[in-house]
Amino acid sequence: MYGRDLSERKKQILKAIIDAHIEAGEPVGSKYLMQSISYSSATIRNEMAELEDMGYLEQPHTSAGRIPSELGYRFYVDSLIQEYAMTANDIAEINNLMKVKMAELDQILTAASKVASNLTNYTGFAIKPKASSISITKFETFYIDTNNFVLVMLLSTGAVKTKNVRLQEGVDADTVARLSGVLNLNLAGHTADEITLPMIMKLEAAMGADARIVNPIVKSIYDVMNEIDNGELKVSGLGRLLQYPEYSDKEKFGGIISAFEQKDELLDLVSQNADEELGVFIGSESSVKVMDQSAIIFKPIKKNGKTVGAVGVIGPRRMDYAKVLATLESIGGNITNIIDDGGRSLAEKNSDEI
Amino acid sequence: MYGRDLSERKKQILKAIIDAHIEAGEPVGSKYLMQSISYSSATIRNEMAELEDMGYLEQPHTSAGRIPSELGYRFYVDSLIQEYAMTANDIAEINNLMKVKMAELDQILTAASKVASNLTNYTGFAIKPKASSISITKFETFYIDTNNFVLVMLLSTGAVKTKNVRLQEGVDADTVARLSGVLNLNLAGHTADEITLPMIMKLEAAMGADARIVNPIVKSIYDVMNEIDNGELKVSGLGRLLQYPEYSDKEKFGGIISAFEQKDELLDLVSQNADEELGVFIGSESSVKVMDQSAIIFKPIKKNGKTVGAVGVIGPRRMDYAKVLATLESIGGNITNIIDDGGRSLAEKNSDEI
DNA sequence: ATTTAGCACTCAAACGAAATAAGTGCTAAA
DNA sequence: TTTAGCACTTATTTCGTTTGAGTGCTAAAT
Repeated sequence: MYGRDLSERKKQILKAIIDAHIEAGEPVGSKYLMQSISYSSATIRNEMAELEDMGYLEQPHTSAGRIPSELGYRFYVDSLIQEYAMTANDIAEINNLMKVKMAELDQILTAASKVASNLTNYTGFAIKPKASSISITKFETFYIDTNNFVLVMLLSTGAVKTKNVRLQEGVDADTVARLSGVLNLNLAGHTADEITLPMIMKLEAAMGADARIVNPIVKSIYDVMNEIDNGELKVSGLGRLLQYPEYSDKEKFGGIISAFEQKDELLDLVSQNADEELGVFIGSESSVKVMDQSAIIFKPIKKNGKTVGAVGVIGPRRMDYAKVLATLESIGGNITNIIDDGGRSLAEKNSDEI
Repeated sequence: MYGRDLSERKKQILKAIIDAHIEAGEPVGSKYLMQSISYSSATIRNEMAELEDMGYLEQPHTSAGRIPSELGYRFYVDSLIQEYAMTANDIAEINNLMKVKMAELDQILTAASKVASNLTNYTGFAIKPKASSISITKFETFYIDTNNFVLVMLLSTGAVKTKNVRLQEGVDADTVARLSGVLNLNLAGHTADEITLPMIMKLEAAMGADARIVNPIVKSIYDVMNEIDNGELKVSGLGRLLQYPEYSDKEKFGGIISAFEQKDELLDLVSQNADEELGVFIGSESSVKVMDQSAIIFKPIKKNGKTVGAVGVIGPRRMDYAKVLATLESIGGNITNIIDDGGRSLAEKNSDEI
């Protein structure tokens, strides 16, 4: 593996270069490094030349200083970071911002993306990943009038989804009520893939004279599952990126914006890495083409051990990794505590409880 | 009123200038205008000087051409536009894009904002305005287990909202079922303002031994109403603005982004003008500070005569008003047809119907 | 064998003068 | 009233020059 071939001094210099570059955003030269490294500029230059040969550094042009390469950042993230000690202030801010009422996962995630953005000063995002094996645990119907009712579905993730159903031929409240029983009996616990034609036939048989309402309902159920499969993406603090010179190029920034608007690539990236403890993608490591000058870091959120979302940050490659990692770690832990069914002690402080 | 004091020739020149400026985004000079105006450049210059005196034109610097002032655009919008004839292509595209399944207003609006952006090539947005007089028409409860139930609320707007309620002390299914009856009896049809302490006492009395669950439920109801009051904003095609040179300035674009992220100002603007047939705000006409170089155009969406949302477009002041107005008019009409209860013929084609 | 001082070299960025070009206002003739 | 013509203004472009940060390499010092 990389990294093992580096002398202590090289590591020290590499770290100093990356720190300085994260701070200032500009190539860093040997002279500047003499502040923190007690060797002459010439010695440092020699080391830098070697680090460049080894692939840890890059030179934008011959008379500029060096900037870390992707490999350099990777090494930095993997081995140079000491667990970032969050300041009391930061912790206070997290607790403060997270106190917002969090009834539903959606809202939690949205809030979390804001917190992440505020604390790190990069762009924050929250994701509900594509998840294809969701089933509906329980059905309930909700009669409105003879032409309308609402289908309420409790998902295996714990979320509740509703769907308005409008009928052209009227039904009565009884039929609607009966429907929920039939649905629970036949469809509860199954994923979309598992719903087969024979099952639908059985539903129709069970509804007897009212069989005609079965078809559109099955369609509604498919819709709900589809919607969930498609994932969701919330972005906060998009504008923050503008403060970093690497995004002053119109093309670059436009690319980022449309990546957020398309959202598929990002969703895929997270979905594919939903089981990692933490996702860190620097430059072209991520599959998102337009992000080759950016870094994406995210922390999956688990509920009872199952990944139900992720909170992350997007910023320039020269991101303050230590800070971001620690922040996401903390936010993620907080959320997991809140939503985990075991997490009563925290959840009790929230509003929807007695 | 402005505009009455303009000779036909002045109008012609003013319109030509605005058209050219919308097209190219640059100041337009007298020489260029000779293409479309059959007078000499000198004559045109004289007219331009007068139009500038009258406030319809501006000059970025003394040796540049003229650009339309806010007043100029305003005049253009109010009186120079002939009803924009949409091309067959455009109409086809609208129909095509709108065919997406539209179960709920939220989804309709999101889709509409995309369509608006695609068709006009500016940034599109959709809004559910702040609306403080919403009441809950009907309550239903949905028992999950002894510690959890879901409160389903049918709003006066026709939307359905759900809220998870978690109880520390268990209740049984009966109590939960009884609760919905009590809520319907006492709270249905009232707005948040109208819910008074005596009413809450009455609820508690009606629940007898289970009075302790009333309080958090009332709180949940407030939450729902609040959420609605706060409005919602969806933005599409944000990146499109980058193609217009007036947004290449970082500050400008950053301002727009944060206006979208704050969203209050925009929501207020729409809410305050929800009853207009069409909102057109050019530059500083809008109350949104950061938009003083932009134009905001939106069309309120009405359901049974009541405004339930709006679809609009944001772009540079030199926006192609004719096209945008026609596009929004058409999209708005379409949506109103779909969601209006009278609009069965269209709605029938949609999925949630038999 | 390392480290360092010194120096020639490179190249992006900053600077500045000059050229360019677009457009104007005004005057005087048509 | 319109237009041709011209002197004038000013942002933008161009291009050569300077500047300065930073390098690589060599030779001396440790």
